[in-house]
Amino acid sequence: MESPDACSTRLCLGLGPTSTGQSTFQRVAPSDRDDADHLLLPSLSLGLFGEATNYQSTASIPDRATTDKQLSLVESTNMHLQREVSSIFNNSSSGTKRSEREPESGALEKTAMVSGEEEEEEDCSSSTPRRKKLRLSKEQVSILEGSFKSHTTVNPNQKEDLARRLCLRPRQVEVWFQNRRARIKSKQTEVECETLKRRCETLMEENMRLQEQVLELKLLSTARQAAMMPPFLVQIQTPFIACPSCGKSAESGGSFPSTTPFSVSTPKSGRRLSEPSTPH
DNA sequence: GTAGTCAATATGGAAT
DNA sequence: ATTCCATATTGACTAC
Repeated sequence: MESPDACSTRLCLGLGPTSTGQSTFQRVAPSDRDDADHLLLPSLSLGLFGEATNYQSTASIPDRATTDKQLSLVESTNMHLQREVSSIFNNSSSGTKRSEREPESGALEKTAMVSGEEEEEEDCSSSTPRRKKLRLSKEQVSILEGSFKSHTTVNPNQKEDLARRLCLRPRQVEVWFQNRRARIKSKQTEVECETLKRRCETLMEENMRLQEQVLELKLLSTARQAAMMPPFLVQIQTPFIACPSCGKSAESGGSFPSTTPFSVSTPKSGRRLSEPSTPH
């Protein structure tokens, strides 16, 4: 907030840590990693995001450079090979165990290489096999996305099932879902942050405007008191507000709005200052 | 060269 | 103790 008086009109937007005290910002860019920790989510929750925003923003998978016919041909061949490899693996593995997380052999890392990559020969002579970039095929991603839309987490059965269908390891399915949830959260946070920023700006403007109004009114009030006004107007402390038709009084500062047709008159004289347009 | 993306890995906390 | 999940980070890759 720019001015310490900014809250005098009770239009304040608090920006601070979340109730959990945990920063929910994801890193935006690698260069921002070190700075991200002190960024805190504004404490105002607007609840603008429904399920619909969850998936669509990130649902489009970046297109591979040239998705030509060759690619699909290679992919189908690749899928066939993957099935073989996967079936061998599945036969030797027993479900989702902790041991799954251990680094896999280089051969299995190649399960879903895109065209070109899969033709690269693994350097077997190298004692430290470098991690190869694995890309899930369009078909695999599509199926995973479809599954994700119906449930954002997978139980062991679903995981096994998907792994079988996609010729992946269950661990890969699990990781995909984890990363997918992280991506959604990151996107959501980004959108949320933008919305809050805009809301904050709007409230700041409104706050400033109201402060100006308050100032104007104060000046006006001071000017009136300073001026030599007729005693019956100057001495009004608690205006006596009367219904023009029946003459009954109403509480000053009461329930009717400032645009009320009631007139304000002095308690002593009871004289109307203006004629009402409509009685109540 | 570099920023961005994404699969994979590491780690810690919660739940069982 | 084990499993699951969130989160941070790494490393390969792509697009510009």
